[in-house]
Amino acid sequence: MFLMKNIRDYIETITKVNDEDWNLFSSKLHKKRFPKKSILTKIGEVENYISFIEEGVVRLVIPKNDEDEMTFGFSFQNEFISAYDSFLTQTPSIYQVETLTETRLLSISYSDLQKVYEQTQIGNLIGRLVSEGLYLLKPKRTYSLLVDTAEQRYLNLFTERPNLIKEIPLKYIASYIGVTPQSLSRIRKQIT
Amino acid sequence: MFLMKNIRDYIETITKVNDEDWNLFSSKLHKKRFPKKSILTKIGEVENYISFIEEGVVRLVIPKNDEDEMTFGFSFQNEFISAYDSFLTQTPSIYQVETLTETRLLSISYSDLQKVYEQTQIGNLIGRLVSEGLYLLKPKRTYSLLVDTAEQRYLNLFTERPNLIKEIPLKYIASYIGVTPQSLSRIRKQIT
DNA sequence: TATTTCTATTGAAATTTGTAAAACAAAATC
DNA sequence: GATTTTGTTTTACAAATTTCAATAGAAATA
Repeated sequence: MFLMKNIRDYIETITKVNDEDWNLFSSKLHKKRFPKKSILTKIGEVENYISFIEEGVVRLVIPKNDEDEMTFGFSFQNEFISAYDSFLTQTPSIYQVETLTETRLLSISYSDLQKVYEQTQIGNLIGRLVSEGLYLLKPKRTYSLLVDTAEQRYLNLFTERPNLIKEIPLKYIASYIGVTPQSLSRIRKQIT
Repeated sequence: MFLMKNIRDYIETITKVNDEDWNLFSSKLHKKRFPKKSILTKIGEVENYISFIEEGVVRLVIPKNDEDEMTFGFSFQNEFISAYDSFLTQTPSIYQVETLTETRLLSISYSDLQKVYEQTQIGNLIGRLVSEGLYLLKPKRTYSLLVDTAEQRYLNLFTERPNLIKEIPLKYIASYIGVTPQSLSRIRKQIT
């Protein structure tokens, strides 16, 4: 159970969990391992899992025009990942979830999570706090897309995740920032 | 208590609430009324309320350059409104909450809401579901800012809220869409 | 290793969007 | 109702970004 340490730490930054509740929750977690470029959830599929990233980088991909795609979001080590809208509503996902690097996950299924909500003292509390935590990530992105220039968005990402630029292709970063790879190349040139 | 009907209906679309829990919750709700252009929460203030909009249109405003501002979001009748990040974290808000039309709210304070979480059976369940509901509103906006053109965003808003264009100044819609009023004017011209 | 595929960069032209200034329309205020 | 303020549209021009095309480099694969 050593690998469970991170996720318990993560949850216990939010609230204390007694051992009985923890045992029920952790018995529902499944360890999974994926090579890079694995598709975790396809467009049109209903998301069945919410997963804690033990290691790796995951991206959310959304189609644009027939040929193009956009990077809707990234998730990193010690964060939760899911096509969360699809998971919550149990309706088909409008984006794809895929790994960019080799990835280790701890996953819980929708039905198992409902059991945790029903059968533990703190299920709904944790559910609320995780949902609130995921909520808090969103406005920053919207804000940045509205008020920052592409250059500022690149610098923000570079500051927050200095390693990311080395780990994954720049074209994904370009589509996350909301510009073409050519534009990002020019932005990078101007910075140095 | 007639005015409480909408909000109970809203919450009961999510989950059944017994009368005892409902009485505790609704006893914490305060009716408020604001004329248009009222500031509900200032930048730098800690948000103390989450409110259900009985009637009206509210916008979230974020400063851009010294002079400019952007419309970060709108909220409408029968939706919850708050500087929700500030409310959750109890840290200063980075945006302002203001009414665009005359507005009627049912508000609950942070400390009262914590009591509801602690003292009712379904407090955390409702908290989770409301938070999830607010979460679900966010990705659509991010998606739209990434993959849609300004024209498509205008048409989307026009489809979803046909009355909004009549109720509030176009300049706010322009800044919500992410363009200048002049650009929106060109877009509107091209459509007709 | 050689070959193929994917990724990053650069240049020039075309398009989109923003800026600034002005005129006009609508709404609010006296 | 007249005046003032606020909001909308239009124009010409500037700036930023995309598109298209070509090339070089890096990574993956046989």
